[in-house]
Amino acid sequence: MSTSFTLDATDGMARTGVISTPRGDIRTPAFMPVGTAATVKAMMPESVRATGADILLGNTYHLMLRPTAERIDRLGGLHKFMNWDRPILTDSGGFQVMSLAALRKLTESGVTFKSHIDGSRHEITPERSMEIQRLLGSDIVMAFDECTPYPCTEAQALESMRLSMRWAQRSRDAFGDRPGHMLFGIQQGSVFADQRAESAEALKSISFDGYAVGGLAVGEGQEMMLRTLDFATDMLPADKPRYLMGVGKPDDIVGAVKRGIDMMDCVLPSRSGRTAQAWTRRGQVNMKNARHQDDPRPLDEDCTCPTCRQYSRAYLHHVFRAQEMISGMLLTWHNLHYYQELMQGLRDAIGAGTFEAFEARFHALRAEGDIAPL
RNA sequence: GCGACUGUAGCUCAGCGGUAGAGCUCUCGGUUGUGGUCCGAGUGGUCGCGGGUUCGAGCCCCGUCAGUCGCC
Repeated sequence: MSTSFTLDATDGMARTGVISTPRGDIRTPAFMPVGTAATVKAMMPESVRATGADILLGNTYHLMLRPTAERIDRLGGLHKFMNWDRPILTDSGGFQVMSLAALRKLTESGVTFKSHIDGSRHEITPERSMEIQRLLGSDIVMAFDECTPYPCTEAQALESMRLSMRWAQRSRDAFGDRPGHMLFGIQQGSVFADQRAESAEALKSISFDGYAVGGLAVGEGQEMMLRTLDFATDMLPADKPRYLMGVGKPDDIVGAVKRGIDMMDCVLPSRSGRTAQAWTRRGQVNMKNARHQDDPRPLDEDCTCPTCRQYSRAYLHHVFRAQEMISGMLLTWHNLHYYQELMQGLRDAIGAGTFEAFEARFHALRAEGDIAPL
């Protein structure tokens, strides 16, 4: 069985379609909840599915260190291990090495580093990253890259991008021919148009099953990110999925989809769910704020998630203050539900050719802000 | 009844001659290819009470009240 990407409709630059895989379809634009350590924190897999997620993201870096890719392979692969039988996309490990590990050393060959867990030494090369992601059983494998930091000079960005392109070729070579599995290349080049173009050309000449925009949402701010997407997205092949890595807030997502992005992932809804930050159609709400302590109303009266149907703001406030585990469970569920509802709204609007109206409503409701205190 | 020790922010404590600090709490803000994290800002004290010494006292002296422990 093989994979395919079909575009069903476009509206301006925005697109909607389906990525078909042996493990099921992925409706695009898609938001992928992040399940770093073989779990979407605070959520049961069936609950993640119930929010509307078609695909999860898992992390090479974390899983190679614990419990190790070889152990997951012996136990039947990541899907069986974590009880998620739908598609999984795995990050290549490059970003986490740079953001989490100590004593990193980057060479032409790859990256050596010390584990943030026990200090043990490890190396990831493009070849090793492909092997790990194969052992995990990943459906969508990401090429090994270096996420260029921001800010950086043009010269640094260029050097970093070209290294990632050489690694992209090695990733392609090491990945081989694996029917039913996809390999995505990652465009770099920071915020520089000429570098983004050179990177896109390099990736296209190698040929991938999908193309990611990397190196954004790393501190440049939303305006700069969207300005970069204005030119970067269109450089990537129109007939393949385009994945914006690590994004983002709801308004980032709307802005990215508007510019032709098909897939995104972000820790925000799940991490926020554990830190009392709620995301709703009306914006961001901090459930720890004292104004909720006597409020019997749901977080969002129009939301159909189990949290909003069954629990009050006062209860959410209380369990966060008391640091009860159910706090993260309830709010993560709501946040993921909201994100998936947003994606469905985007897909429907693009399909109906009403993206602009959807976007206007989206911003108008957020501008109103959260419901007034009691 | 006697002795020792202790009384400083809501809590736990530091400061021991130059007109008060920390952590937590509390009130908020932040978190974008995840370490249930971390970062940032703010509110908050007649230093148990009353005298005294000193230019100046949480800090030294006297008294007093309260608590803890020990002894009778």
